[in-house]
Amino acid sequence: MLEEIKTNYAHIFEEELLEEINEVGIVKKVKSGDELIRIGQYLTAMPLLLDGVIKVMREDKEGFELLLYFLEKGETCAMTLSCCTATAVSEIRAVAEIDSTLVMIPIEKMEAWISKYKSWRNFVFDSYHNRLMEVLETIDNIAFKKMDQRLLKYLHNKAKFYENSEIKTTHQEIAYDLHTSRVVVSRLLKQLEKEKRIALQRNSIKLF
Amino acid sequence: MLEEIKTNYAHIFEEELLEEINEVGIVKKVKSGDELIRIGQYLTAMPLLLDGVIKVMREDKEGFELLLYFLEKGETCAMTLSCCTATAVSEIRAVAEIDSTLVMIPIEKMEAWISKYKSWRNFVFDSYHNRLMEVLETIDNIAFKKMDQRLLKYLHNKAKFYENSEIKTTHQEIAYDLHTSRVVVSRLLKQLEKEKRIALQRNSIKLF
DNA sequence: GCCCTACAGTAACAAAAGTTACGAATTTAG
DNA sequence: CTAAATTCGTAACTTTTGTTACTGTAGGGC
Repeated sequence: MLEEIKTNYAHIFEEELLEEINEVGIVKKVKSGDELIRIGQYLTAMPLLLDGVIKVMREDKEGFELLLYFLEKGETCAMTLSCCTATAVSEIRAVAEIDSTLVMIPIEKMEAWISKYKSWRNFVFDSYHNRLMEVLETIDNIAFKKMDQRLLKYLHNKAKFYENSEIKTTHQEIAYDLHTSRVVVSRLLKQLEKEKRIALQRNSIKLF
Repeated sequence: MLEEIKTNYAHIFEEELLEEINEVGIVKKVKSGDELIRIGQYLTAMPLLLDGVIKVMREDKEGFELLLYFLEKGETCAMTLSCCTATAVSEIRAVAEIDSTLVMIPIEKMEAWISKYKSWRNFVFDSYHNRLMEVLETIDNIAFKKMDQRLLKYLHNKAKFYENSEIKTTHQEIAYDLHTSRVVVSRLLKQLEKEKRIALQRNSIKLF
């Protein structure tokens, strides 16, 4: 069996289910920036994240983006789950934030396991719960907070994936994620720097 | 058996499940404005809406509100579901928009039925899906749209619950739901009236 | 070296939204 | 009927966010 399946899921799934995952799951390795799910796409498999980080976002017709949340190892995308069971098209876009490894589970299995394994059922419901909570937090951010607070929160959130809280990104990238303009991001970052909360370098932001 | 359970749920649940709902469910009648769920509350039962409309909203620490969506008859609150299964406290507030009737299902039953009835399982998953989609639409609105568009959409959404597309409400109420100020709502409504899209009267707005 | 591109800083301005203040109209309570 | 409260309109102003435009600078490829 794949070592990565065990280390990430052995504490929640029973041996038999782990075996099944190992059997039917198709391991997929993606590079940073690879697109995993497009909006409007029909989904036939559900991803379990073994390693890496996946960025999940919303897009409107004009192509504007908004970051919804990041998926980390041991998690799955409840949006995908939701679209699978309802045989609806995907409403989100998923892109690998860093190099990542996934196991793809065919829908039929996913549904069969819900009756068969209590641990799987719990996992599925927990995923729904966690994702709903994340989406609610996203709503809180855009509805109740101003751009400077959203920006700072975004940076702290993102810092977890980098060494030394040193985020490798560009102002334009941040602007896309928060759905604002590059100039606004630069302006607010400069302000945060003045307040000694961050340090700016080219292509990198250091958090204090 | 209660006639209302049958008319709303007979097409999706089998006879046996309907009987069980009738047996264990506690019917609850609420008046317009009654609070059904508070933020931070532990939930021990899940509501099936038989009649009426329930307003589901988010609140931040300072007491600011934001409308998430309306529940109509034949629907359930996936947020509550989610909090039930995860034994977490509620993250939302629910208030009766108009006089409504609900059946409260104890959590134990809700979980048992997931293994027992395929139709129930589908209902639960569909509810999750629908709620996720609604929340995504809410995100679209606040992230991608300006206040005037949000306002118009809100009015059209709300008009469904009223005769003649004549909405009985105050500007202040709208402001709470959209998390903005009364003055902004008045200003934009006046503008919409000039554009002949609505007509304003005291305590009421008529849509064209 | 040089050219090109991506990235960041900044100014000046525009638009959207939020705030304060006040008055008028209407409804409600006593 | 009168006083108080609610609702709405509007003006004047501030803050926040978005837009356009132009600069300099760093780094890669030749």
